[in-house]
Amino acid sequence: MTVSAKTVPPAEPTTLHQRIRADLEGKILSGEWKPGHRIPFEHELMAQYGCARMTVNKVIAGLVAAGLIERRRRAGSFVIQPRIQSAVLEIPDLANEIAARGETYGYRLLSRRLRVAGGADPAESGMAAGEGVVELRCLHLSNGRPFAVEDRLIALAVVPEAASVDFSQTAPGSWLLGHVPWTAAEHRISALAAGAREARDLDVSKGAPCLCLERRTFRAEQTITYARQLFRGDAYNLVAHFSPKG
Amino acid sequence: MTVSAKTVPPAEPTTLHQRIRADLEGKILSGEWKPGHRIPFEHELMAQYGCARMTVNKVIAGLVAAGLIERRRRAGSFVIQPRIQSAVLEIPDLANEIAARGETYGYRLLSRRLRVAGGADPAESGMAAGEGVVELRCLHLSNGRPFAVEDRLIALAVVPEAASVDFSQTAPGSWLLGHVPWTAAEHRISALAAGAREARDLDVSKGAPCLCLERRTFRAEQTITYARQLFRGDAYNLVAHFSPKG
DNA sequence: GCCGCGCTCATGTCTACACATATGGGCGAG
DNA sequence: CTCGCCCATATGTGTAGACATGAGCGCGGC
Repeated sequence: MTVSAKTVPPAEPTTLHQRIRADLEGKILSGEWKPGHRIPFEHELMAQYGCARMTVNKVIAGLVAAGLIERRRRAGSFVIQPRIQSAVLEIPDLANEIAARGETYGYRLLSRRLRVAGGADPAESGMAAGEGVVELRCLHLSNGRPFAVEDRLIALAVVPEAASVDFSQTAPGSWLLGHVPWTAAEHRISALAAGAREARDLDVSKGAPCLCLERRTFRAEQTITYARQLFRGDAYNLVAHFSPKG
Repeated sequence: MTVSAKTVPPAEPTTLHQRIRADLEGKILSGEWKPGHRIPFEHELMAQYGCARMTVNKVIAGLVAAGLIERRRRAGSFVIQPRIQSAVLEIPDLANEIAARGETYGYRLLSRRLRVAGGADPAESGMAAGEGVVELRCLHLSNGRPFAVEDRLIALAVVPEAASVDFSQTAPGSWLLGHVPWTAAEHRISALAAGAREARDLDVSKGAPCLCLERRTFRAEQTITYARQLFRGDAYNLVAHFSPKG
């Protein structure tokens, strides 16, 4: 009997609730509805799904709680700018952090190369051998004194524009934050002793303790960038606030 | 029109919603309702607050979403066991982390004192001078070798049970995670050189780089505990994964 | 004594309605 | 033409009732 095939596609015991929520969430997370987009009014969704307003309201309230949507009376409901605060560490923008401490931020590009990723790169960089990358080495200064040295790789396959950007004025972190949407990130934090070159760059003695922050940033399984930032141990702390609820 | 006087004394711009939620949350976070406690049935709350069941339902649904409550059909709604967090993301449980790396975890209590907080404590500990605390110093071992030394203060005003717990077998972090619900935390991560005592405890040479993790954990404005964990720089990394969505 | 059917009750989901509230924009008065 | 009032509108909140679902428990049959 072929009819049996048609009787039950509801392999999904999903409630109306969950279907609406999944639909909206999908539209937002897939980027179909970009930040700032006004989602349909409650009564439109209510007509579209043939349900009561309360049901739609509950769904949207959930999305607000999840931080995906912002509601403005009379105006409608809008997709919110993705907020990162959820986990341990947001992606820090060094310039902002320094400014927030009342110090003056400085930046200097030490070197910039286009090359292909290869054996010399750490495995954690996530770059496939042979992949085209921009390699940057730069220095972050606070009140004119170096406090961090950064080595960075940017995958050209994911961010081709990076090849034509001059990073002599703009720190790569700030540029990427503003130009490339990301979906996931991974931090690795460790402490190590400054090597000869790092000691020279950071103006500390060789062997001085440094905070090392390695970060990989992803967009949908692809590695966008790998950064290794080495901070003077005596000049920088990472601070993270968080709560289970937000 | 006298009727206007009767409508609402709007001294409180709080909605019924928020009042109920605040009540329940308060009972849970204050510890009045301990983990496992069955909260009143929806129809009881509905009678108690003189509102519709839907209103109570919405509140409880919110608490479920916040991870404070678990609901079981027919049985009722229960205060949930404070979640032992996904280790890397939020508050790490060292024993789990070590086990996840396939190494054997060991723990040793170095000292334990009941005393009052005082001037010698770092200001960041958040403990008020004169407040009763448990002071612990302990060692975390991986494969028999020390990799972290921990100094901890636990506020007896918030966690009186801690006075009678013998921490010689259980690490205070694990015990607290399982027994005390928390609402917020703050991490401060830095790199510093091992001092004489730390070098001895960690079996490294004096001046070796160490990763220092200071953590304050709060329950509703009160500091529950302050911990300072010093890791061997050559043996431990903090890793954090995160994404905008969770 | 043991198994299973069915009752009961608490939660899960949804509807239809009602009134409150804030605000953008239109309209009228000056 | 400009300013200010008012109203339409979209969300915010709450009510009263309905049916669905699933798990505990007792009763009755074997």
